[in-house]
Amino acid sequence: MGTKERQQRDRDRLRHAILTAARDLFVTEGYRNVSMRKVADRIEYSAAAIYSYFPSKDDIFFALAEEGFRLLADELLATVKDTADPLDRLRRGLWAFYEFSKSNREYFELMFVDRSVPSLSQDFQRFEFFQETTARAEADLQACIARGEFSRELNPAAALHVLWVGMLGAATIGLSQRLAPGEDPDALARDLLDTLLSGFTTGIRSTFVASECAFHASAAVTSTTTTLNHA
Amino acid sequence: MGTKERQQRDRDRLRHAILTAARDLFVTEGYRNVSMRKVADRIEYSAAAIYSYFPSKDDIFFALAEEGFRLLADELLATVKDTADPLDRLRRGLWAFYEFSKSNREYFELMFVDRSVPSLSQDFQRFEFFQETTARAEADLQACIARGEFSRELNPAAALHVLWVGMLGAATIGLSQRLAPGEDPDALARDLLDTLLSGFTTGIRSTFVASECAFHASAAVTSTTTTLNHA
DNA sequence: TAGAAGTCTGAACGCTGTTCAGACTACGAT
DNA sequence: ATCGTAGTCTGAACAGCGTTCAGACTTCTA
Repeated sequence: MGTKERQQRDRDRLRHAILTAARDLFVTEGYRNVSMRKVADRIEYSAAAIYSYFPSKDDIFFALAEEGFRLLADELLATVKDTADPLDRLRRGLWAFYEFSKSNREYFELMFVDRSVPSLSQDFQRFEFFQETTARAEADLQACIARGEFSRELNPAAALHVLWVGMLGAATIGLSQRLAPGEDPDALARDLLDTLLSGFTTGIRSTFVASECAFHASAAVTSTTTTLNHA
Repeated sequence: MGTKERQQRDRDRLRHAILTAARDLFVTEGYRNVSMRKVADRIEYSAAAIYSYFPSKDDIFFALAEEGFRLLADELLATVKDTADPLDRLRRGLWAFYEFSKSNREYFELMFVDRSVPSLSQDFQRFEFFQETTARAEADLQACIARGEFSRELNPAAALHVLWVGMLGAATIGLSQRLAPGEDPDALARDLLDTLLSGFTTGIRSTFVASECAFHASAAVTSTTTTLNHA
Protein backbone atom coordinates (compact mmCIF):
# COMPACT_ATOMS: atom_id res chain seq x y z
CA MET A 1 0.00 0.00 0.00
CA GLY A 2 0.89 3.67 0.18
CA THR A 3 3.78 3.14 -2.19
CA LYS A 4 2.40 5.48 -4.84
CA GLU A 5 1.75 8.10 -2.20
CA ARG A 6 5.25 7.89 -0.80
CA GLN A 7 6.71 8.07 -4.29
CA GLN A 8 4.67 11.18 -4.95
CA ARG A 9 5.81 12.70 -1.65
CA ASP A 10 9.41 12.02 -2.62
CA ARG A 11 8.87 13.61 -5.99
CA ASP A 12 7.31 16.69 -4.41
CA ARG A 13 10.14 16.93 -1.93
CA LEU A 14 12.81 16.80 -4.62
CA ARG A 15 10.91 19.23 -6.82
CA HIS A 16 10.82 21.58 -3.89
CA ALA A 17 14.54 21.10 -3.25
CA ILE A 18 15.28 21.99 -6.88
CA LEU A 19 13.29 25.20 -6.56
CA THR A 20 14.98 26.07 -3.27
CA ALA A 21 18.44 25.52 -4.74
CA ALA A 22 17.57 27.50 -7.86
CA ARG A 23 16.11 30.33 -5.79
CA ASP A 24 19.17 30.54 -3.54
CA LEU A 25 21.50 30.76 -6.51
CA PHE A 26 19.15 33.13 -8.29
CA VAL A 27 18.83 35.73 -5.53
CA THR A 28 22.49 35.66 -4.56
CA GLU A 29 24.30 35.21 -7.86
CA GLY A 30 21.70 36.63 -10.22
CA TYR A 31 19.44 35.23 -12.86
CA ARG A 32 22.11 34.87 -15.50
CA ASN A 33 24.47 32.92 -13.28
CA VAL A 34 22.17 30.02 -12.50
CA SER A 35 23.02 26.87 -14.41
CA MET A 36 21.44 23.46 -14.30
CA ARG A 37 24.74 21.95 -13.15
CA LYS A 38 25.03 24.41 -10.26
CA VAL A 39 21.49 23.63 -9.16
CA ALA A 40 22.25 19.93 -9.49
CA ASP A 41 25.39 20.27 -7.37
CA ARG A 42 23.40 21.92 -4.60
CA ILE A 43 20.87 19.14 -4.36
CA GLU A 44 23.56 16.49 -4.91
CA TYR A 45 21.97 15.04 -8.01
CA SER A 46 23.08 14.98 -11.61
CA ALA A 47 21.92 17.75 -13.92
CA ALA A 48 20.01 15.23 -15.99
CA ALA A 49 17.87 14.29 -12.99
CA ILE A 50 16.31 17.74 -12.91
CA TYR A 51 14.76 17.13 -16.32
CA SER A 52 12.34 14.58 -14.90
CA TYR A 53 10.99 17.31 -12.61
CA PHE A 54 11.07 20.34 -14.91
CA PRO A 55 10.88 20.13 -18.70
CA SER A 56 13.44 22.91 -19.08
CA LYS A 57 15.35 25.60 -17.26
CA ASP A 58 12.69 28.12 -18.29
CA ASP A 59 10.04 26.22 -16.39
CA ILE A 60 12.05 26.54 -13.19
CA PHE A 61 12.15 30.30 -13.65
CA PHE A 62 8.49 30.36 -14.50
CA ALA A 63 7.81 28.73 -11.15
CA LEU A 64 10.11 31.24 -9.43
CA ALA A 65 8.27 34.10 -11.13
CA GLU A 66 5.00 32.77 -9.74
CA GLU A 67 6.65 32.79 -6.35
CA GLY A 68 7.72 36.39 -6.97
CA PHE A 69 4.15 37.42 -7.70
CA ARG A 70 3.00 35.88 -4.46
CA LEU A 71 5.79 37.68 -2.61
CA LEU A 72 4.86 41.00 -4.17
CA ALA A 73 1.17 40.49 -3.50
CA ASP A 74 1.91 39.77 0.15
CA GLU A 75 4.18 42.78 0.35
CA LEU A 76 1.56 45.06 -1.13
CA LEU A 77 -1.13 43.73 1.14
CA ALA A 78 1.03 44.18 4.23
CA THR A 79 2.00 47.70 3.21
CA VAL A 80 -1.55 48.83 2.68
CA LYS A 81 -3.15 46.90 5.51
CA ASP A 82 -3.28 49.64 8.15
CA THR A 83 -4.05 52.53 5.83
CA ALA A 84 -7.63 53.64 5.45
CA ASP A 85 -7.35 56.61 3.08
CA PRO A 86 -7.67 55.36 -0.53
CA LEU A 87 -5.18 57.88 -1.92
CA ASP A 88 -2.62 56.98 0.72
CA ARG A 89 -3.23 53.31 0.02
CA LEU A 90 -2.49 53.92 -3.65
CA ARG A 91 0.65 55.90 -2.90
CA ARG A 92 1.97 53.37 -0.44
CA GLY A 93 1.12 50.45 -2.69
CA LEU A 94 2.84 51.99 -5.68
CA TRP A 95 5.83 52.92 -3.61
CA ALA A 96 6.01 49.35 -2.27
CA PHE A 97 5.96 48.15 -5.88
CA TYR A 98 8.99 50.33 -6.60
CA GLU A 99 10.74 49.27 -3.39
CA PHE A 100 10.16 45.63 -4.30
CA SER A 101 12.22 46.21 -7.44
CA LYS A 102 15.17 47.08 -5.20
CA SER A 103 14.74 44.56 -2.40
CA ASN A 104 14.01 41.73 -4.84
CA ARG A 105 15.97 42.74 -7.91
CA GLU A 106 16.17 39.32 -9.49
CA TYR A 107 12.54 38.45 -8.87
CA PHE A 108 11.43 41.80 -10.23
CA GLU A 109 13.49 41.58 -13.36
CA LEU A 110 12.18 38.10 -14.01
CA MET A 111 8.59 39.21 -13.41
CA PHE A 112 8.40 42.46 -15.35
CA VAL A 113 11.47 43.15 -17.44
CA ASP A 114 13.18 40.06 -18.73
CA ARG A 115 12.51 38.74 -22.19
CA SER A 116 14.53 35.54 -21.96
CA VAL A 117 11.78 33.42 -20.41
CA PRO A 118 9.24 33.39 -23.24
CA SER A 119 6.55 31.52 -21.34
CA LEU A 120 6.33 34.46 -18.92
CA SER A 121 5.19 36.81 -21.65
CA GLN A 122 2.59 34.34 -22.77
CA ASP A 123 1.02 33.41 -19.47
CA PHE A 124 1.48 36.69 -17.70
CA GLN A 125 -2.14 37.57 -17.19
CA ARG A 126 -2.93 34.19 -15.69
CA PHE A 127 -1.28 34.86 -12.35
CA GLU A 128 -4.07 35.36 -9.87
CA PHE A 129 -1.93 38.05 -8.32
CA PHE A 130 -3.35 40.39 -10.89
CA GLN A 131 -6.95 39.62 -10.19
CA GLU A 132 -6.71 40.29 -6.47
CA THR A 133 -4.27 43.16 -6.38
CA THR A 134 -5.65 45.14 -9.29
CA ALA A 135 -9.18 44.75 -7.99
CA ARG A 136 -8.17 46.25 -4.67
CA ALA A 137 -6.24 49.09 -6.29
CA GLU A 138 -9.03 49.86 -8.71
CA ALA A 139 -11.43 50.08 -5.80
CA ASP A 140 -9.13 52.64 -4.19
CA LEU A 141 -8.96 54.57 -7.43
CA GLN A 142 -12.73 54.49 -7.67
CA ALA A 143 -12.93 55.84 -4.13
CA CYS A 144 -10.57 58.71 -5.02
CA ILE A 145 -12.77 59.53 -7.98
CA ALA A 146 -15.91 59.39 -5.84
CA ARG A 147 -14.32 61.74 -3.32
CA GLY A 148 -13.47 64.17 -6.08
CA GLU A 149 -9.74 63.75 -5.61
CA PHE A 150 -9.41 62.43 -9.15
CA SER A 151 -11.13 63.46 -12.35
CA ARG A 152 -14.63 62.01 -12.71
CA GLU A 153 -13.90 60.95 -16.27
CA LEU A 154 -11.08 58.69 -15.18
CA ASN A 155 -11.20 55.02 -16.11
CA PRO A 156 -9.87 53.19 -13.02
CA ALA A 157 -8.46 50.20 -14.88
CA ALA A 158 -6.57 52.34 -17.39
CA ALA A 159 -5.43 54.75 -14.70
CA LEU A 160 -4.03 51.91 -12.62
CA HIS A 161 -2.04 50.71 -15.61
CA VAL A 162 -0.66 54.20 -16.09
CA LEU A 163 0.42 54.33 -12.46
CA TRP A 164 2.18 51.00 -12.17
CA VAL A 165 3.74 51.14 -15.60
CA GLY A 166 5.07 54.59 -14.77
CA MET A 167 6.64 53.22 -11.61
CA LEU A 168 7.98 50.35 -13.68
CA GLY A 169 9.97 52.94 -15.62
CA ALA A 170 11.61 54.17 -12.43
CA ALA A 171 12.27 50.59 -11.37
CA THR A 172 13.78 49.72 -14.76
CA ILE A 173 16.13 52.69 -14.72
CA GLY A 174 17.15 51.86 -11.19
CA LEU A 175 17.87 48.23 -12.03
CA SER A 176 19.74 48.95 -15.24
CA GLN A 177 21.71 51.76 -13.57
CA ARG A 178 21.34 54.19 -16.41
CA LEU A 179 21.52 57.29 -14.26
CA ALA A 180 24.50 59.54 -13.69
CA PRO A 181 26.26 59.04 -10.35
CA GLY A 182 24.71 62.16 -8.82
CA GLU A 183 21.17 61.25 -9.79
CA ASP A 184 19.02 59.54 -7.19
CA PRO A 185 16.63 56.90 -8.55
CA ASP A 186 14.50 57.05 -5.40
CA ALA A 187 13.92 60.78 -5.76
CA LEU A 188 13.07 60.22 -9.41
CA ALA A 189 10.58 57.50 -8.50
CA ARG A 190 8.97 59.74 -5.93
CA ASP A 191 8.69 62.66 -8.34
CA LEU A 192 7.26 60.35 -10.96
CA LEU A 193 4.63 59.09 -8.56
CA ASP A 194 3.76 62.63 -7.47
CA THR A 195 3.43 63.77 -11.05
CA LEU A 196 1.23 60.86 -12.09
CA LEU A 197 -1.14 61.30 -9.17
CA SER A 198 -1.26 65.04 -9.80
CA GLY A 199 -2.13 64.31 -13.40
CA PHE A 200 -5.31 62.55 -12.32
CA THR A 201 -6.73 65.54 -10.50
CA THR A 202 -10.01 67.01 -11.69
CA GLY A 203 -10.09 69.48 -14.50
CA ILE A 204 -6.43 69.38 -15.44
CA ARG A 205 -6.55 67.57 -18.66
CA SER A 206 -8.85 70.09 -20.27
CA THR A 207 -6.05 72.65 -20.43
CA PHE A 208 -4.26 70.26 -22.75
CA VAL A 209 -7.05 69.60 -25.16
CA ALA A 210 -5.86 72.00 -27.83
CA SER A 211 -2.36 70.67 -28.12
CA GLU A 212 -3.61 67.12 -27.66
CA CYS A 213 -5.72 67.47 -30.75
CA ALA A 214 -2.76 68.73 -32.70
CA PHE A 215 -0.77 65.81 -31.48
CA HIS A 216 -3.38 63.18 -32.07
CA ALA A 217 -3.98 64.40 -35.57
CA SER A 218 -0.33 63.86 -36.42
CA ALA A 219 1.01 60.75 -38.10
CA ALA A 220 2.85 59.81 -34.93
CA VAL A 221 -0.26 58.36 -33.35
CA THR A 222 -2.20 55.75 -35.26
CA SER A 223 -4.65 54.66 -32.60
CA THR A 224 -7.55 57.00 -32.04
CA THR A 225 -9.18 55.31 -29.09
CA THR A 226 -8.66 56.74 -25.65
CA THR A 227 -8.83 54.28 -22.83
CA LEU A 228 -7.88 56.57 -20.01
CA ASN A 229 -11.13 58.50 -19.99
CA HIS A 230 -14.55 57.00 -20.30
CA ALA A 231 -16.29 57.63 -23.61
CA MET B 1 55.65 54.96 -47.46
CA GLY B 2 51.93 54.91 -46.66
CA THR B 3 52.17 51.39 -45.33
CA LYS B 4 51.13 52.30 -41.83
CA GLU B 5 48.23 54.30 -43.23
CA ARG B 6 47.03 51.44 -45.41
CA GLN B 7 47.32 49.03 -42.51
CA GLN B 8 45.26 51.36 -40.39
CA ARG B 9 42.68 51.66 -43.19
CA ASP B 10 42.48 47.89 -43.40
CA ARG B 11 42.04 47.65 -39.66
CA ASP B 12 39.29 50.25 -39.73
CA ARG B 13 37.57 48.48 -42.59
CA LEU B 14 37.57 45.14 -40.79
CA ARG B 15 36.49 46.72 -37.54
CA HIS B 16 33.60 48.24 -39.42
CA ALA B 17 32.77 44.91 -41.03
CA ILE B 18 32.64 43.27 -37.62
CA LEU B 19 30.22 45.91 -36.37
CA THR B 20 28.07 45.58 -39.49
CA ALA B 21 27.89 41.81 -39.13
CA ALA B 22 27.13 42.06 -35.43
CA ARG B 23 24.45 44.68 -36.06
CA ASP B 24 22.76 42.61 -38.77
CA LEU B 25 22.59 39.57 -36.52
CA PHE B 26 21.59 41.71 -33.58
CA VAL B 27 18.60 43.47 -35.16
CA THR B 28 17.28 40.37 -36.94
CA GLU B 29 17.98 37.56 -34.49
CA GLY B 30 18.06 39.51 -31.26
CA TYR B 31 20.69 40.45 -28.77
CA ARG B 32 20.87 37.07 -27.10
CA ASN B 33 21.41 35.18 -30.33
CA VAL B 34 24.57 36.90 -31.45
CA SER B 35 27.69 34.83 -30.91
CA MET B 36 31.28 35.57 -31.77
CA ARG B 37 31.36 32.55 -34.06
CA LYS B 38 28.28 33.73 -35.98
CA VAL B 39 29.79 37.17 -36.44
CA ALA B 40 33.05 35.55 -37.53
CA ASP B 41 31.23 33.38 -40.08
CA ARG B 42 29.62 36.46 -41.61
CA ILE B 43 32.88 38.26 -42.16
CA GLU B 44 34.63 35.03 -43.17
CA TYR B 45 37.24 35.20 -40.45
CA SER B 46 37.86 33.01 -37.45
CA ALA B 47 36.26 33.94 -34.16
CA ALA B 48 39.67 34.53 -32.63
CA ALA B 49 40.45 37.25 -35.19
CA ILE B 50 37.73 39.47 -33.73
CA TYR B 51 39.64 39.68 -30.48
CA SER B 52 42.35 41.80 -32.03
CA TYR B 53 39.68 44.38 -32.91
CA PHE B 54 37.46 44.24 -29.83
CA PRO B 55 38.69 43.16 -26.39
CA SER B 56 35.45 41.29 -25.72
CA LYS B 57 31.93 40.71 -26.94
CA ASP B 58 30.69 43.36 -24.53
CA ASP B 59 32.76 46.00 -26.28
CA ILE B 60 31.04 45.24 -29.56
CA PHE B 61 27.70 45.83 -27.93
CA PHE B 62 28.97 48.93 -26.26
CA ALA B 63 29.85 50.28 -29.70
CA LEU B 64 26.40 49.27 -30.99
CA ALA B 65 24.78 51.05 -28.07
CA GLU B 66 26.65 54.21 -28.97
CA GLU B 67 25.29 53.76 -32.47
CA GLY B 68 21.82 53.40 -30.99
CA PHE B 69 22.15 56.67 -29.12
CA ARG B 70 23.14 58.45 -32.30
CA LEU B 71 20.17 56.86 -34.10
CA LEU B 72 17.79 57.95 -31.36
CA ALA B 73 19.23 61.45 -31.25
CA ASP B 74 18.77 61.80 -35.02
CA GLU B 75 15.27 60.43 -34.76
CA LEU B 76 14.32 62.87 -32.02
CA LEU B 77 15.83 65.78 -33.89
CA ALA B 78 14.01 64.88 -37.10
CA THR B 79 10.73 64.44 -35.25
CA VAL B 80 10.89 67.80 -33.55
CA LYS B 81 12.48 69.78 -36.37
CA ASP B 82 9.35 71.31 -37.86
CA THR B 83 7.50 71.91 -34.63
CA ALA B 84 7.68 75.34 -33.04
CA ASP B 85 5.43 74.97 -30.00
CA PRO B 86 7.55 73.83 -27.02
CA LEU B 87 4.82 71.65 -25.54
CA ASP B 88 4.20 69.95 -28.87
CA ARG B 89 7.93 69.47 -29.26
CA LEU B 90 8.05 67.75 -25.88
CA ARG B 91 5.09 65.53 -26.70
CA ARG B 92 6.41 64.55 -30.09
CA GLY B 93 9.89 63.96 -28.74
CA LEU B 94 8.67 61.75 -25.93
CA TRP B 95 6.41 59.87 -28.27
CA ALA B 96 9.29 59.36 -30.68
CA PHE B 97 11.29 57.98 -27.75
CA TYR B 98 8.54 55.44 -27.14
CA GLU B 99 8.19 54.62 -30.83
CA PHE B 100 11.93 54.05 -31.03
CA SER B 101 11.54 51.28 -28.48
CA LYS B 102 9.28 49.49 -30.94
CA SER B 103 11.04 50.21 -34.22
CA ASN B 104 14.46 49.47 -32.74
CA ARG B 105 13.68 46.91 -30.07
CA GLU B 106 17.15 45.46 -29.76
CA TYR B 107 18.92 48.80 -29.74
CA PHE B 108 16.51 50.12 -27.15
CA GLU B 109 16.85 47.16 -24.86
CA LEU B 110 20.62 47.41 -25.06
CA MET B 111 20.54 51.13 -24.39
CA PHE B 112 18.08 51.40 -21.51
CA VAL B 113 17.02 48.04 -20.13
CA ASP B 114 19.65 45.37 -20.37
CA ARG B 115 21.92 44.60 -17.47
CA SER B 116 24.21 42.10 -19.19
CA VAL B 117 26.61 44.67 -20.64
CA PRO B 118 28.11 46.08 -17.44
CA SER B 119 30.18 48.77 -19.14
CA LEU B 120 26.96 50.39 -20.34
CA SER B 121 25.80 51.07 -16.81
CA GLN B 122 29.15 52.56 -15.96
CA ASP B 123 29.66 54.88 -18.90
CA PHE B 124 26.08 55.74 -19.55
CA GLN B 125 26.23 59.43 -18.85
CA ARG B 126 29.23 59.93 -21.10
CA PHE B 127 27.30 59.64 -24.35
CA GLU B 128 27.11 63.10 -25.79
CA PHE B 129 23.61 62.21 -26.87
CA PHE B 130 22.50 63.22 -23.44
CA GLN B 131 24.15 66.59 -23.45
CA GLU B 132 22.55 67.71 -26.68
CA THR B 133 19.15 66.14 -26.43
CA THR B 134 18.46 66.88 -22.80
CA ALA B 135 19.59 70.48 -23.24
CA ARG B 136 17.08 70.94 -26.04
CA ALA B 137 14.28 69.27 -24.12
CA GLU B 138 15.01 71.23 -20.97
CA ALA B 139 14.84 74.43 -22.96
CA ASP B 140 11.39 73.40 -24.19
CA LEU B 141 10.34 72.61 -20.65
CA GLN B 142 11.63 75.98 -19.53
CA ALA B 143 9.60 77.62 -22.27
CA CYS B 144 6.45 75.80 -21.12
CA ILE B 145 7.09 77.06 -17.61
CA ALA B 146 7.65 80.58 -18.86
CA ARG B 147 4.39 80.45 -20.80
CA GLY B 148 2.56 79.33 -17.68
CA GLU B 149 1.69 75.94 -19.16
CA PHE B 150 3.66 74.21 -16.44
CA SER B 151 4.04 75.00 -12.77
CA ARG B 152 6.53 77.78 -12.06
CA GLU B 153 8.14 75.73 -9.30
CA LEU B 154 9.10 72.98 -11.72
CA ASN B 155 12.75 71.97 -12.01
CA PRO B 156 13.25 71.35 -15.76
CA ALA B 157 16.02 68.78 -15.36
CA ALA B 158 14.09 66.70 -12.83
CA ALA B 159 10.87 67.06 -14.80
CA LEU B 160 12.54 65.81 -17.97
CA HIS B 161 13.78 62.75 -16.10
CA VAL B 162 10.26 62.10 -14.87
CA LEU B 163 8.92 62.30 -18.40
CA TRP B 164 11.37 60.04 -20.17
CA VAL B 165 11.60 57.53 -17.36
CA GLY B 166 7.82 57.33 -17.32
CA MET B 167 7.82 56.60 -21.04
CA LEU B 168 10.55 54.07 -20.39
CA GLY B 169 8.03 52.18 -18.28
CA ALA B 170 5.62 51.98 -21.19
CA ALA B 171 8.45 50.92 -23.49
CA THR B 172 9.61 48.25 -21.03
CA ILE B 173 6.17 46.76 -20.66
CA GLY B 174 5.74 46.77 -24.43
CA LEU B 175 9.06 45.03 -25.00
CA SER B 176 8.59 42.43 -22.29
CA GLN B 177 5.01 41.78 -23.37
CA ARG B 178 3.58 41.74 -19.91
CA LEU B 179 0.14 42.97 -20.92
CA ALA B 180 -2.96 40.90 -21.43
CA PRO B 181 -3.86 40.25 -25.09
CA GLY B 182 -6.62 42.85 -25.11
CA GLU B 183 -4.47 45.60 -23.66
CA ASP B 184 -2.87 48.07 -26.06
CA PRO B 185 0.62 49.22 -25.08
CA ASP B 186 0.37 52.23 -27.40
CA ALA B 187 -2.78 53.48 -25.73
CA LEU B 188 -1.13 52.96 -22.38
CA ALA B 189 1.93 54.94 -23.48
CA ARG B 190 -0.27 57.74 -24.70
CA ASP B 191 -2.28 57.87 -21.49
CA LEU B 192 0.93 57.84 -19.50
CA LEU B 193 2.30 60.76 -21.46
CA ASP B 194 -0.96 62.69 -21.11
CA THR B 195 -1.03 62.08 -17.39
CA LEU B 196 2.58 63.13 -16.84
CA LEU B 197 2.19 66.35 -18.78
CA SER B 198 -1.07 67.10 -16.97
CA GLY B 199 0.74 66.55 -13.71
CA PHE B 200 3.06 69.45 -14.48
CA THR B 201 0.32 72.01 -14.85
CA THR B 202 0.27 74.98 -12.53
CA GLY B 203 -1.23 74.72 -9.09
CA ILE B 204 -2.06 71.05 -9.17
CA ARG B 205 0.43 69.70 -6.78
CA SER B 206 -0.79 71.88 -3.95
CA THR B 207 -3.96 69.81 -3.64
CA PHE B 208 -1.75 66.88 -2.76
CA VAL B 209 0.29 68.50 -0.08
CA ALA B 210 -1.67 67.08 2.83
CA SER B 211 -1.48 63.45 1.83
CA GLU B 212 2.07 63.95 0.56
CA CYS B 213 3.17 65.00 3.99
CA ALA B 214 1.56 61.93 5.48
CA PHE B 215 3.32 59.83 2.95
CA HIS B 216 6.70 61.46 3.24
CA ALA B 217 6.60 61.16 7.00
CA SER B 218 6.12 57.41 6.73
CA ALA B 219 8.95 54.92 6.99
CA ALA B 220 8.52 54.01 3.35
CA VAL B 221 10.42 57.05 2.18
CA THR B 222 13.87 57.65 3.61
CA SER B 223 14.99 60.52 1.40
CA THR B 224 13.61 63.89 2.36
CA THR B 225 14.95 65.97 -0.50
CA THR B 226 12.63 66.91 -3.31
CA THR B 227 14.30 67.45 -6.64
CA LEU B 228 11.23 68.00 -8.73
CA ASN B 229 10.45 71.42 -7.35
CA HIS B 230 12.94 74.13 -6.73
CA ALA B 231 13.72 74.82 -3.09
C1' DT C 1 67.91 38.34 -47.90
C1' DA C 2 67.35 38.00 -42.81
C1' DG C 3 64.76 39.58 -39.20
C1' DA C 4 61.02 41.95 -37.20
C1' DA C 5 56.21 43.13 -36.97
C1' DG C 6 51.76 42.19 -37.69
C1' DT C 7 47.76 39.22 -38.68
C1' DC C 8 45.01 35.17 -38.64
C1' DT C 9 43.89 30.32 -37.49
C1' DG C 10 42.97 25.75 -35.24
C1' DA C 11 42.77 23.75 -31.23
C1' DA C 12 41.80 23.89 -26.81
C1' DC C 13 39.63 25.18 -22.00
C1' DG C 14 35.84 25.36 -19.28
C1' DC C 15 31.42 26.57 -19.41
C1' DT C 16 26.22 26.18 -21.10
C1' DG C 17 21.19 23.49 -21.91
C1' DT C 18 19.67 19.26 -23.20
C1' DT C 19 19.29 14.17 -24.59
C1' DC C 20 19.70 9.31 -24.10
C1' DA C 21 21.23 4.52 -23.46
C1' DG C 22 21.89 2.00 -19.80
C1' DA C 23 22.53 0.90 -14.82
C1' DC C 24 20.29 0.48 -10.66
C1' DT C 25 16.50 0.13 -7.30
C1' DA C 26 12.16 -1.18 -5.59
C1' DC C 27 7.89 -2.97 -6.29
C1' DG C 28 3.78 -6.45 -7.55
C1' DA C 29 2.64 -10.73 -9.16
C1' DT C 30 3.48 -15.43 -9.56
C1' DA D 1 11.74 -16.64 -3.52
C1' DT D 2 11.98 -15.20 -8.12
C1' DC D 3 10.92 -12.72 -12.28
C1' DG D 4 9.50 -8.88 -14.84
C1' DT D 5 8.38 -4.28 -14.84
C1' DA D 6 8.12 0.47 -13.66
C1' DG D 7 10.47 4.26 -12.06
C1' DT D 8 14.67 6.85 -11.05
C1' DC D 9 19.20 8.49 -11.70
C1' DT D 10 23.73 8.81 -13.98
C1' DG D 11 27.71 9.43 -17.23
C1' DA D 12 28.68 10.47 -21.50
C1' DA D 13 27.80 12.90 -25.22
C1' DC D 14 26.17 16.79 -28.55
C1' DA D 15 26.28 21.25 -30.10
C1' DG D 16 26.90 25.53 -28.70
C1' DC D 17 29.14 29.52 -25.97
C1' DG D 18 33.29 33.37 -24.80
C1' DT D 19 37.94 33.44 -24.65
C1' DT D 20 43.07 32.28 -24.96
C1' DC D 21 47.26 30.99 -27.13
C1' DA D 22 51.04 28.73 -29.69
C1' DG D 23 52.25 28.76 -34.02
C1' DA D 24 51.82 29.46 -39.12
C1' DC D 25 51.76 32.80 -42.51
C1' DT D 26 52.26 37.24 -44.78
C1' DT D 27 54.30 41.65 -45.29
C1' DC D 28 57.35 45.39 -44.48
C1' DT D 29 62.15 47.23 -42.93
C1' DA D 30 66.90 47.17 -42.82
